[in-house]
Amino acid sequence: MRRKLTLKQIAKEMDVSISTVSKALRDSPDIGLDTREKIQAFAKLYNYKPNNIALSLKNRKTKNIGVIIPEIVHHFFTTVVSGVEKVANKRGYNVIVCLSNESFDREVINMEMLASGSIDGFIMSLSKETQQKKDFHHLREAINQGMPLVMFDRVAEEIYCDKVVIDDAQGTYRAVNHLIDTGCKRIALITTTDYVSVGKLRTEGYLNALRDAGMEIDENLIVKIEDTRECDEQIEELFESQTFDAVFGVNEIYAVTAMREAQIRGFKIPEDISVIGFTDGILSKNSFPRMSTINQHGTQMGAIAADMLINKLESVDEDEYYRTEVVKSTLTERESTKKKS
Amino acid sequence: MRRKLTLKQIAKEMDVSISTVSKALRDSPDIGLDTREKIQAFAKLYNYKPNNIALSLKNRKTKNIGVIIPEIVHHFFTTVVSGVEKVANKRGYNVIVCLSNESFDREVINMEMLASGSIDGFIMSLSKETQQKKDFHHLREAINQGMPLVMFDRVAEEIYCDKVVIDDAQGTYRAVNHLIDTGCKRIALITTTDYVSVGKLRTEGYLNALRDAGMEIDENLIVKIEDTRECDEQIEELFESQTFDAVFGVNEIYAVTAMREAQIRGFKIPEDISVIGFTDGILSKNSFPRMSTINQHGTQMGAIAADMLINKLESVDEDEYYRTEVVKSTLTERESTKKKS
DNA sequence: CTGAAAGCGCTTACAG
DNA sequence: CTGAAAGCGCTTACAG
Repeated sequence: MRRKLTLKQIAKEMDVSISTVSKALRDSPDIGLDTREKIQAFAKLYNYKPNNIALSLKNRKTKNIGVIIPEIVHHFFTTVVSGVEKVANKRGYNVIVCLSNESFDREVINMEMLASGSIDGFIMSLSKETQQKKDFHHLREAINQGMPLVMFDRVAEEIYCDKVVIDDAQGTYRAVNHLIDTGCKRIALITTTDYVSVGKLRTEGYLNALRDAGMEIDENLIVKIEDTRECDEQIEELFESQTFDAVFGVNEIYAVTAMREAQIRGFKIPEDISVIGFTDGILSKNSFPRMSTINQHGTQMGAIAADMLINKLESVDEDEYYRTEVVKSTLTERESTKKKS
Repeated sequence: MRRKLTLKQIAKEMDVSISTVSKALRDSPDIGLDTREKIQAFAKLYNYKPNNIALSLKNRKTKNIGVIIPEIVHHFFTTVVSGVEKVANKRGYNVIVCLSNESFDREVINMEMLASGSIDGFIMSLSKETQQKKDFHHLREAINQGMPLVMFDRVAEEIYCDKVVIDDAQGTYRAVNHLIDTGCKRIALITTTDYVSVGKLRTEGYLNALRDAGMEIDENLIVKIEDTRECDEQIEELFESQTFDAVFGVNEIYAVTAMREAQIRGFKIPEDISVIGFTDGILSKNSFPRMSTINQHGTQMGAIAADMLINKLESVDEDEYYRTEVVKSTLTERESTKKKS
């Protein structure tokens, strides 16, 4: 096992000073052409790679960006990470992914860990618990330390920073409208509790769509799920106690679960019951029938977030000007919705 | 924006030397109790956190581990990462995730980037392209530099390092046997091309199961998919040209696609056609009917990989002894298979 | 054209 | 009990 080659070793080997080697490798005109070439050849031969850690310490920047997401086993977040990766890599940055597992404490710990020198800036989406507690001191601290932060999807209004979100309310509005246009009369909503920011917005979109269409709002058709692990029972109960001809699910799992529950009870989709879910992921594409969805464009959100962050990192002037970019969702019609005849 | 606090600043503030501050903060008995307490109080008050980068440079270890996976938008890899995260965090390590996007070049670039000081060791699964090319120089290089490496799932026999795999052939064998026990006579196989190591092993398991049961092997029932994006057409063609009463899919997507194709053609599952998939992910749990699968225990694989790596990192003696841990897959029976009457 | 020195933020063996 | 010095691997302003 040979240790990694350092400038010092090269210097010794070639009998010059460390500074000369350093400059030669950066192709500085300071150094005579022939020494430069000799050193470069040597470095290449022995596959010299500068030590990132030393560079980070010297330059006070790491070229790493930290991403904190609530869960990685969740298709949407995964698409966002892949968008971040793509542009980060292209612009010469590495991505460090940490998971909060929906826990406030883990979120704080991860942020502190990363903030202690490992990264140049954050991209993150809040954990459920953080949204519930409304305790954002760790975000403030990061910002105060001069660490740029961009939030996506689950954001906090209270924090001033760049953000990228989707038109949750409007997207839902359009989807519910699509159901109405298609002839549905009683539209059930399966959503999250209100403290999840996006759940709340989507619920609003649903309510507005019904109101604008002059349809009555039946609270019995709205089920708010606290814990996804219990969504099966709550959805079963909805089917047990109510009748309706359409379901809007605030995420894939809810929508697909509703679809299965309907099929178990012998309903035909979309003839008897139409279904739309928010977030276009693998479940929607691979369900039977394939499910109509609101496409959340996670990769694009990630790409935008990364660009925003890197732009801020590389901008010279320190403007305290924050943007929030809203990505437009789109409706993908597949087989779970159809004009009722 | 206040800059991060450093030892130097504390030293100046408190009118002592940097070394004294350093030692006081590590609670060294070298330093007088009262100075120690005073310094600690000050550090706490101003929320001092040592700079990770400086520590890394000094200690020649980063407490970061690098994970390279082919794709993040893939449930199995995602579960592995979450397993790695869990034990890494518990043992005081951070996780840097990079994606190869199934590309050899990206894999090499990412490895070189990470190997230049950012991490202490690798956990990785090979990209398809790498498996095809059989070019593993970048792995050798990492190992030669003294960078421990543990491979999982898509591993290379040619490389000597710790590995964690699943009993691909045996797991498939058991699953196909389950289909046979259950009364299936003609079992189709949807698999990948042979250069994908796990695909090949699973195909072997299938062949062995049929042979051991004295059943004839019909090449027409075996479809090898090169590119997942084209799996729809190839599976459609299988249904078009052949008759069979069971399908084994080498991954979730293939199995679930087969299931949908069957349902479109009016087959009942499992009455007319039984289906099993390898890898127990969200698709299987949320399909209709819920799909029987071979559970690949990704989280556990990730946890084992992380433990192996960290053990190696923290062991004093440099034994050149490599283990390959094989995780036992388990069959989860759900609704897509049933004893034929 | 080349090199010695200072410094990024930390630790630790060694003097005093 | 406290501090000056050397060093981790690099860069860069400054002498010569």
